[in-house]
Amino acid sequence: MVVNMKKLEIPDEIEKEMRKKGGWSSIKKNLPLKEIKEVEKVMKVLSYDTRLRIIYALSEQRMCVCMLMELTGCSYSKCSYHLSKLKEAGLIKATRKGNYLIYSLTPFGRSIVRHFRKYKPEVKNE
Amino acid sequence: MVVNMKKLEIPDEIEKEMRKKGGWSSIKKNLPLKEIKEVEKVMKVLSYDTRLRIIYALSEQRMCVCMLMELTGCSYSKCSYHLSKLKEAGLIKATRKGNYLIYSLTPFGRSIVRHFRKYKPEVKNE
DNA sequence: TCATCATTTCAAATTTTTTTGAAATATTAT
DNA sequence: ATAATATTTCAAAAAAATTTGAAATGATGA
Repeated sequence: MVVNMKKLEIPDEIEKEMRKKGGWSSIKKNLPLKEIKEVEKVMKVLSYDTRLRIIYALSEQRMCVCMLMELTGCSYSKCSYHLSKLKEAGLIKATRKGNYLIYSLTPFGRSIVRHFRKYKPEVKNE
Repeated sequence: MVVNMKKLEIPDEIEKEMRKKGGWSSIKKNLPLKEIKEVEKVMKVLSYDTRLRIIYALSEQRMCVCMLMELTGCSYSKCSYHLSKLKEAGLIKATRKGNYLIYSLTPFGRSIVRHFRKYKPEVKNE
């Protein structure tokens, strides 16, 4: 087969910069693919408005689904869908209280929210 | 119209908890919607494998597109698409060097990557 | 000027994610 | 039991994001 094999032409200037770092192959090898996969999973869940509202809200106060519905403006099933995503990711958990399911952050969720909220993008422009 | 107006039934136990915090209305009012929108934007961009690889790589070394292609296993146009997303979000920038476009992190990008890499989910389970 | 190289852009095809609404569950109250 | 409430689940529809490949762009070198 061997189609598409045109090999990498790295510009000199960059080639040179990389030498100090062990060269291209070393840089390639050091990409933390596993960490990236993990980060991706959490980020995916946290990259949606409704779900962010939910965890921000839960970081203040545990709540039943009907409260989250009102807070997010979602229907039950929609809310439920997003809650399931957050739960899958280990960010929230539910406990039953009579007829209600009360959602709250897990310690993992709590640590993530704390971490992300701390971040303030002061440096936004160049 | 006034359809669907069944109003919130908050379970007593939770109602009580909330009193100390100014009650439901106060909790609702304090959801930082603007912050959430901002966070969402950045998260969306960082919630994709290829793009995470790119910024992790760029945090080590500035690179031209052909290097990123090789690193991510993407075609030019695919790479380009993801680069444009990262650029839009203000995370990376490009400078031309002859025939090459050399991409690197912006200060904003750098601060975000640093921040996110620091995070290690030790508390993952319950 | 013409060809080549590195890259972007565009529109169509594909894939992934979210929304919707109806039906299913589980718990409590009657 | 039966009905009511709070919620989930499911499958189909809709929307959003990604992939693909071909054509465009812009710099360089012959």
